[in-house]
Amino acid sequence: MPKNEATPTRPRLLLLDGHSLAYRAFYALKDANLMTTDGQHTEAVYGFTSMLTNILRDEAPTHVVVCFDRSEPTFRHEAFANYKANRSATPENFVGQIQLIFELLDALRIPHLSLAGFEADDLIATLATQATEEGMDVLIVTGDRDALQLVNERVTVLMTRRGISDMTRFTPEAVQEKYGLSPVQYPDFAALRGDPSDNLPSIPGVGEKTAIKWILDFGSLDELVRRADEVKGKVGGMLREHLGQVIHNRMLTELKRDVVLDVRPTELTMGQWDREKINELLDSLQIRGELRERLFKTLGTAEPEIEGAVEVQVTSLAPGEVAAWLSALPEGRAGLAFRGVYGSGTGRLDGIAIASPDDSAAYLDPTQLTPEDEKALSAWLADDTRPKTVHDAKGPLLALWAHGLDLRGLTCDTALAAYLALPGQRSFPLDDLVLRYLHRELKAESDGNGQTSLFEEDDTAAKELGTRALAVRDLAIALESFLSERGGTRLVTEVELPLVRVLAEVERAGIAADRQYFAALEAEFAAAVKQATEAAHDSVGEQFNLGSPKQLQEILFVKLNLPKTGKTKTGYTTDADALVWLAGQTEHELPTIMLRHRDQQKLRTTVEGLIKEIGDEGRIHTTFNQIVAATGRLSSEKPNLQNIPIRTAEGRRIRKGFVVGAGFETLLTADYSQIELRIMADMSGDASLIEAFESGHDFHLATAAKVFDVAPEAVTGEMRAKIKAMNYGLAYGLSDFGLSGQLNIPVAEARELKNGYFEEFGGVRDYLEAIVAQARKDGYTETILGRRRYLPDLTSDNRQRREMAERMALNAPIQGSAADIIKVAMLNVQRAIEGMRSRMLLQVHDELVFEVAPGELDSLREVVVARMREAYQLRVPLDVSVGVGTTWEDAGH
DNA sequence: ACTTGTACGTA
DNA sequence: CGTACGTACAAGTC
Repeated sequence: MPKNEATPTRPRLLLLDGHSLAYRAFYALKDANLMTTDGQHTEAVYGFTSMLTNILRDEAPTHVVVCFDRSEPTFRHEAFANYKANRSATPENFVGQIQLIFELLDALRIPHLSLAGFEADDLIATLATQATEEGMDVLIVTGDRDALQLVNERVTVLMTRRGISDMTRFTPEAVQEKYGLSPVQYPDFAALRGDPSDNLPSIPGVGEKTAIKWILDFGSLDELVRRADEVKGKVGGMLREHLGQVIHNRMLTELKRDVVLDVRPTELTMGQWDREKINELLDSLQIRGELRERLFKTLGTAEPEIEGAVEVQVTSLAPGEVAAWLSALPEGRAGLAFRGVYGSGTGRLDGIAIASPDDSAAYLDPTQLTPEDEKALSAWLADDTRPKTVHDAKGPLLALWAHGLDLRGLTCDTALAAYLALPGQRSFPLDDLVLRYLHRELKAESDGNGQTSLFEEDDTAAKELGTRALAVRDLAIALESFLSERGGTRLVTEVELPLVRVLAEVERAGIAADRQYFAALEAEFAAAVKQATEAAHDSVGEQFNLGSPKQLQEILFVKLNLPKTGKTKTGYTTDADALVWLAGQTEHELPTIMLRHRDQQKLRTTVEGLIKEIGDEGRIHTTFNQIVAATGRLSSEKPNLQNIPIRTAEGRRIRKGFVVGAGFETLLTADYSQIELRIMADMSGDASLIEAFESGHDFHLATAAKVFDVAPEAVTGEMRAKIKAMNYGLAYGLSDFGLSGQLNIPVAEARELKNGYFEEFGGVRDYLEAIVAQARKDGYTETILGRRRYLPDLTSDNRQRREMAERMALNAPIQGSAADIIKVAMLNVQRAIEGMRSRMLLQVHDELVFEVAPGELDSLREVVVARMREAYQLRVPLDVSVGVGTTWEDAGH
């Protein structure tokens, strides 16, 4: 059942007075004495939530904000010393509940607002005024009658009355009916009557009746003041005596409509609410049952109709109709949506929707095409001059290729654009983005009756995909303008977008794997695991699951009563460091056996996982994820080929199973040496560090020579190791504590080392400090290509969170710039090897792996090294080292 | 069938 | 109390 009637409504802004409603809720529920088992009272937050839920449900606003008072004095206090002086102190049980309401609103992604020097009323008055000018309707919810002055044709006030559900709706007519006055006259009336709650004095003998009569008789307070001597009787005398007071009152009741705010009413949209956070919060407040259900039900239905959903016309194209439809397609960018499965370097499609620039959309089944259709579709998709936009195009591109089609002219990928706009987010579902940027709902309306005919099913699929295609088309525009405001346009159009095709080609190629070799290797590791397992069981005289940290803890610390290691959340750690330490502490052989078991088990499962991923043609096709890593790196999954062991000899044996494929000559790896440190040298401009890079010596050795002030020849292995740890630790925000742990030296010595290092490379320290300071100021860090990472926690009150954010701020520009550089290098290399048969197979953050076609080794090596070195101009040269061999291990260096 | 915690591989 | 990832497994939850 379509619930979104085509009611073309204006946007509706809901303005809530947070304190007013919270107090109302608190007093209404005071007798209920709501609190959690640990004594936190919840009357206000419960009642507020309930009121908010009902209002959202009943009013279905498109925009919403909750305004709060501040504790700082306002301009009214300055104008009137006694303003609100008789307000009693905040009730004890109310304390802390406003903070809880803030947390709730954050989880609901409902904006809230307060400003020092102003009351919530003034913010509301300002926003209501601005919103009306923007053509919005406004609904104000408050318990403060001063808000009645804001009522007009576009602005309605919901005034709380009794309890938490009883409210009066004030339109201009309702104000007139209740008070006999127009909203504009209301503050005049309020000034005359006085207001005990605001400590506005009244005139003795003058109550509501007289006040209204005077306003009606004279038309306005101004007029009354001017002709005060016309008022007869005793009250007339009182009026004249209190004229100054009344005028003062009038100044205070006037709400300020021109507060300078840093948001505009149109920006006050509800974000995607966070179900997990809400549940967590309600759990902690021990609020469950009816209210929780009502809240989620309201959220579930309230978010859809943020904007009247457009009725989409999707034409299902029958075989034979495609060519004609495409030829009639107007110029301009089309949105595309695909249905199918993608992965492992290939894919399959069973539905394509194309949204035309003119709001129509068509759906077609790519497996049901006439030869003419096929030809037209193929030509249109591959036409570089027909601009297109897709959400997350890499998968569809692989599927299109598998169908013998291509896709050109991609001018926007909305998933990529969203990734650059919100780099901290880990996934970018189209429906979430559409809601966030277009305020439109994408979810398929389920019709409840499970029975659908085949025809209807088809129809639904067409409509759904067509709707997505249209959404993608519109979302692209919204995201592009969002990004251009933030300087992200070049990064997306010149790097990320063209990289999609490169990654698709890399994934499609895959890397050849030696199945027999892997099988034998796995058997070997498995045998070692078995051996270690038996040794462990014998050693303790008991069977236990070696894979269970919990059971191992029991054995180590209870049964064997070995010394305790560091704590984890749930007990004592049994990680490798701890086992090594234990092995040194005791005579018992178990820790050593466990280490061997862990080691071999890890290798075994790694190999096992790889075998599972070998395709029929003997190659492994990973999937590179371009939109998950917050720093801009790629990630690799199914399988992850970016974490294949290399550090140990046994681990490296796995690399021998990655081999050159049939028809190719060898593998070639090319990697950047110390790219992150070079970026640090460049960004910091530290002369000494730059010099170390230019010295021609091994970098860690050169820096060690400088720190310890000895000749490069005199640097010992220990000195180099210490400085190497420093060098690498720097970009991670390594602490003295961390460094001491890393090098197994006392904290004091680590501090010494660090100080010594910075004595030599002071520019690095200044740079790292400056990054954090700048990020705190801007709210984000930036890489050399302008890739941002937002770090709101830099100003957190929570030390742990703040320091975490500081380390992220330190690392993000460095790691991210390295990611930028290798992405540029990949694009340039790919362009340069277009005419060759050799191909790119993998990216491992600072390394590229290629499969070399016969006779192309020398030219490929030259091209790869040159393009990688030239990818970006730093103050120090980018150094690229190359290795060649028939396996990944042999090609390493 | 799902999430959480622990552990561990890479850059 | 070192950044960025993905995966496996156990154990707890639904």
